Amino acid sequence: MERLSTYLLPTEREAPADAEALSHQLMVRAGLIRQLGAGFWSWMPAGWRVHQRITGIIRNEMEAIGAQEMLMPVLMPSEPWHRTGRIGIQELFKLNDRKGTELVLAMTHEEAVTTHVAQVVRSYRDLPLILWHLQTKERDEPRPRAGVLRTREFIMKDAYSFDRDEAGLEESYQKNIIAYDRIFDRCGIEWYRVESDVGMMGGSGAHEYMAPCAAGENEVALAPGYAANVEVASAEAQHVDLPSGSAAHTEVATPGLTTIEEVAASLELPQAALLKAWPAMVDEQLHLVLVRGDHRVNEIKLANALGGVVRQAHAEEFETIIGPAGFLGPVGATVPIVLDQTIATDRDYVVGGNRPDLHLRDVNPARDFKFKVADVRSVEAGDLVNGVPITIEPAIEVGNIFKLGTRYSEALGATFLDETGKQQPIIMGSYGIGPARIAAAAVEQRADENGINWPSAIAPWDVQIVSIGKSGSEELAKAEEIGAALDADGLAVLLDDRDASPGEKFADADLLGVPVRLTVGRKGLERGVVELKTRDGESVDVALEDVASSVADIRGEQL
RNA sequence: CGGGGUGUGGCGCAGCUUGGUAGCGCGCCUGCUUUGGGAGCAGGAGGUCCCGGGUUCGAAUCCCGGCGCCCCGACCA
Repeated sequence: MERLSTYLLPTEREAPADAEALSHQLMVRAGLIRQLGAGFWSWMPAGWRVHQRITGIIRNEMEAIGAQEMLMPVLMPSEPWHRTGRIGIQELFKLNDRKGTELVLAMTHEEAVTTHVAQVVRSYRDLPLILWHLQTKERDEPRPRAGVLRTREFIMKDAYSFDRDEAGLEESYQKNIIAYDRIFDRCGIEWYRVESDVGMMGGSGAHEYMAPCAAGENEVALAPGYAANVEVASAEAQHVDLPSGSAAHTEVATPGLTTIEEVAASLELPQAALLKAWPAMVDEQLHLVLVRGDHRVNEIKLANALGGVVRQAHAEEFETIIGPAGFLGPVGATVPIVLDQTIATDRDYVVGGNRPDLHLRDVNPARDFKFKVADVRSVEAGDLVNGVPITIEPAIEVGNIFKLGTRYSEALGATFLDETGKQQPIIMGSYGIGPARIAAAAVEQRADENGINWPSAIAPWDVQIVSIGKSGSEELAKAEEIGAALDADGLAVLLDDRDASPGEKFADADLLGVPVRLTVGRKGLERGVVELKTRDGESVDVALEDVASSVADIRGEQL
């Protein structure tokens, strides 16, 4: 049992003026975290209790799937990072020791764990393996933000699977899905497992675990039975009626009209009747990407569709080859054209004329230019999946799982001998969870105007006892007695034994968000009762002899 | 990396325009009173006004340079 009179819980009435996100404000106000610099946060004693409970759940579930916990250093030689090519990552902290040897601060531990596996795994008999640890990660983030949501140093649970073939990887992947689903359920947050981008890692599949909330940095497209990061989401576009059957396209003067909005307004057409031309460099090769006027190009989907590195082309790279910015179009363009699959190739559209102040109307893709079709647009709220409109919500990424393949094992020589004596690269997967983000997500999702409302499993304490009465009073003695009894029952108990006013104690209790509150005061004791209140419910009087069983009942409902 | 903002006791802020030796609320300490939703009275402690340079008799305030922090966007293996 902890006593607030001697516990370091620095609560504040007002949030730091520059704190924007709700979780940032409340976690600071409740005395859980304190800032040391941009992206550097300390966990105060009560906050660390939350973190510890989250990592306890993680450990429990990782053990349940047979994963083996270990510990690898943060500071490590740079050599394996050169071998995997990740030494060039901007976010990687690099430094030199006194001899001038280059070292790095690990941002994840693929290089470290794969180096070990390369040394000690020789045979197919040594596989499969799932290794994991809880360790600090260092990342030179360009913009840390929102308290512990995006920091330059944080603790991550990272696991790595090692298998002999794709079927083994699939099995390891499924095991981790089982563990992850249970971890996020037990932590009491709302979450989705969504399809995500495999990106430059080139793996064969990836999912992210997303906790929806206002402070989220990611966007998730949702429909019944469907959840995907908007980076990769695919959906049926909202229908628009478009003309067809023109004999040929015609020129239309559009002086000074360089945006879709301006051209559509001027011609009194919906934006969807225009084609937006987006000049792209794909592996430094100029392309022209066309999406419907009311849509946006999705660079990640474009890169995935074309299999190259994508960036928007600069004006000087396309102006002499295609036409002036604001009037780009496909007709007469001599570069490869990518047509978003939403565009009806047999309909007539308005496009840029590739000359200043000129657009073309009644342009029919099938008739007027050559193209390749691909799904390269970002989905919009209201698009359809299985006939149902999608919504798009902000969310925090609290975990990710990734089929890595052989990228690291090949670079670092992690191989095994199969039954025929043939050397094969190990097939890897990686699996991450940010405990701090789980805590922040729980705050974001469940807080009310009075403060935090922790899910039972990750609350800093199970029960907070508020004693109305100063030191030496009968009320405090009784509160101590009740606290000791609950403590003996295995509950984590916080006793507010401070010589403060009742109002202040209640306000601090609401702010801290412990799920069950017991109030021990003279009024109640005269009737032989204490008040039991859940953080988000009404209070009830409980006879002194029934306190333990009542608390147990409520915790049974909460868990 | 672009854009915007901000830096004054622990927290929130005023003072800066028009230079004159720093103030308010909360918190903190002591005493007395008070105890079921952020108590009252009295007394008190605590500030290199982010840093460096300049102007001036005199700088929190004006000028120059730097740094920190926050927000939006880009980025986020």
